[in-house]
Amino acid sequence: MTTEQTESRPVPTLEAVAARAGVSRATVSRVVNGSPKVTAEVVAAVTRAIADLNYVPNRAARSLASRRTQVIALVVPESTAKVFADPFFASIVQGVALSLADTEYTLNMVISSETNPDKTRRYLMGGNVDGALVVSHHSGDHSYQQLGASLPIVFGGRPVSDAAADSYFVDVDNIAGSAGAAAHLIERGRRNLALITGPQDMPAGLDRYTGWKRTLDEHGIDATLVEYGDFSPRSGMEAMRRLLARGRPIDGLFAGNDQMAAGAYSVIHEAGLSIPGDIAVVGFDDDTFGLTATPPMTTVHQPSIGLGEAMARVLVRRLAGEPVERVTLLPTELVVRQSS
Amino acid sequence: MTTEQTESRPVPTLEAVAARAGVSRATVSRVVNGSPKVTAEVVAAVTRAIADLNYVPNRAARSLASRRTQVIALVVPESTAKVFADPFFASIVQGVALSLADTEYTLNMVISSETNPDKTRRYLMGGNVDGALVVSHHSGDHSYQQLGASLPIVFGGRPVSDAAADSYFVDVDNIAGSAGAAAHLIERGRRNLALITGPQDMPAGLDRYTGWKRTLDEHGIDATLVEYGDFSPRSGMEAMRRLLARGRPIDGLFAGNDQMAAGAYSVIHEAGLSIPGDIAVVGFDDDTFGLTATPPMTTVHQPSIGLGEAMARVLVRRLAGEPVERVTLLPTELVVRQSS
DNA sequence: GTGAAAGCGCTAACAT
DNA sequence: ATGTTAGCGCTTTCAC
Repeated sequence: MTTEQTESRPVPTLEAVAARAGVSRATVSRVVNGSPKVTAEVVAAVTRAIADLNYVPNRAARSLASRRTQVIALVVPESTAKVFADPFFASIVQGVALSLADTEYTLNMVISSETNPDKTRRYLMGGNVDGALVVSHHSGDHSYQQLGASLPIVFGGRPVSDAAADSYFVDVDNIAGSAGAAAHLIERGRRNLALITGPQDMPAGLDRYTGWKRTLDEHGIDATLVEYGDFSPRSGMEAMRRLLARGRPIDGLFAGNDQMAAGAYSVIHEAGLSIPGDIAVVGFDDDTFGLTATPPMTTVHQPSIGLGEAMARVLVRRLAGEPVERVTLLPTELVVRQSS
Repeated sequence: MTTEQTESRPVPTLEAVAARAGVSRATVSRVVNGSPKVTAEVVAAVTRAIADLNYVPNRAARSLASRRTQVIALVVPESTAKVFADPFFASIVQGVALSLADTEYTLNMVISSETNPDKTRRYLMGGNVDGALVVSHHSGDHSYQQLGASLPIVFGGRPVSDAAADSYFVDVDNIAGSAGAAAHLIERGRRNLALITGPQDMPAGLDRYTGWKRTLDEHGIDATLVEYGDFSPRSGMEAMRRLLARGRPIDGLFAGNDQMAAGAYSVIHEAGLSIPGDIAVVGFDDDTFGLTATPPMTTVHQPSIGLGEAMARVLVRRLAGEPVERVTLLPTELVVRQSS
């Protein structure tokens, strides 16, 4: 029943370093924290002592005394965690983690259960973290919005409502991205264009529809061949079936993400149609679904790792007191492969 | 330059709760920690005070006083982080996070850079975490092995060398899984079997080869049609090309993971061969690559989320001082779809 | 530039 | 069953 005792080499304290270096604890603290007003000699002595003793500062003590935790929370709604398989999300985590690895901050992954959101809220508000990163996947759920008043928060994905205009967020420029996809299909000579878009209560779904619609309108092309999915491959299959069932000619398809496009692929193939011969297909995300599809998918690349990196960067700068823009929009890029 | 000041409602301390409830701080501490020896009335009073004040314990102070951090580190080698796109790994993180969400432990994601592994080592040894979870993807890199002597660690994936026999680890039963895949192809009447396996310096690659070889030998089937990949789709493509180039008949293929199998798919199709008509294909992992492939892939399902959960569970139990088996092998399951 | 001293908010003996 | 009393290891005024 006893907790494992595994301490081999006792962890030295700042006091031990001070003794060894022949200075006070205050001085060691200054050296550790890179204070400028310490003699070079003393710095050297302390540094040596630290190395000799293999000293590592105790975070808890440091945090307690300085009232800073050096911890950044990455909040992931449980529902998002459940679809963690989405490469887009995994990349964000990766970007955040890599970006934070270069800082003094530690990354705390928090799964906020939908059934008990207060647990997370309390944790965040309990002075346990210096700031938080909130990702809600393709949704713009800013239910943690209110916390923004008492804790620096940076959101991944723009908020659904504009009421949240005072929040900080990083997002991909979805409108420009889908507009580019539409323009590409048009350039390819396709005129009977169909769209499988995501839920219209999610910014990503909404914005990608907007960019598409806008571009088709500009070219005087009909934009009513639209079906909705939920970003999953299965929903893409179903949407494609509905699209074909309408009986109208289709020679170009844009899907709100690669997963849905991949789903559409199988239905198109089942129907005996070819890609891009009969239907040119463009996806969005540039994830592994598009890359491994047959034929390789033309898609709108979004910097998902960059998104995570940007979120972390923005938060760290906020925490450093530097001025930061509230909105950071990352550019997309059309990756032309063989499906269009 | 000043750090953001965002405190709205000052965070109450234990002392404030004690005052409000009319008891000592020690009693409040007991209630907070669920000590059994406190009168029901007092518990009620303190609980009320806590609710009224919206009190949240300060982790740093608690940790400093109790010498426990309530933090578990999830260590991810940078190289693994870079291939975060691998759904297998993302699932492990998910499993760990979900599993830990039900405990008092906090999850700390640590990216250990290969260039500066000491930073991670120091962090782990600095008394900043109560235990660590180390995943090295399909590799059995136990370079943190030594730390196991001074910090409770649970590894994901079995160690490469048996020298690490005293470490705790959780793994998938790769041998049984690949043996099942081989048996399945044989049952399907296939006799000209080929294998695309992973690197033989990684346990996952090694064990999956072992199970395959063993089964083929038992059936007196030639097991020399083997090529190696690195678990990436691209390497699967290349391996498949080499396999076909040998000019020997192939009617059954087993790949070390779905990603390589997906790569093989495209080469098989390019060659004008059909799946499973000409070549029956079985993958391993049961990730989205296999699910979205055309035709849907028969594959060996491995409980990747379960792996993460098991790792967390084993560590938490170790930390609780409960006896735990050093080796936890999770069963796999053959998922028969349309590629075989 | 450096040291002394006073906590940061909590837990854990020890008393009672 | 509850209160008293020391710290946990560090930062941070404030003197010197």
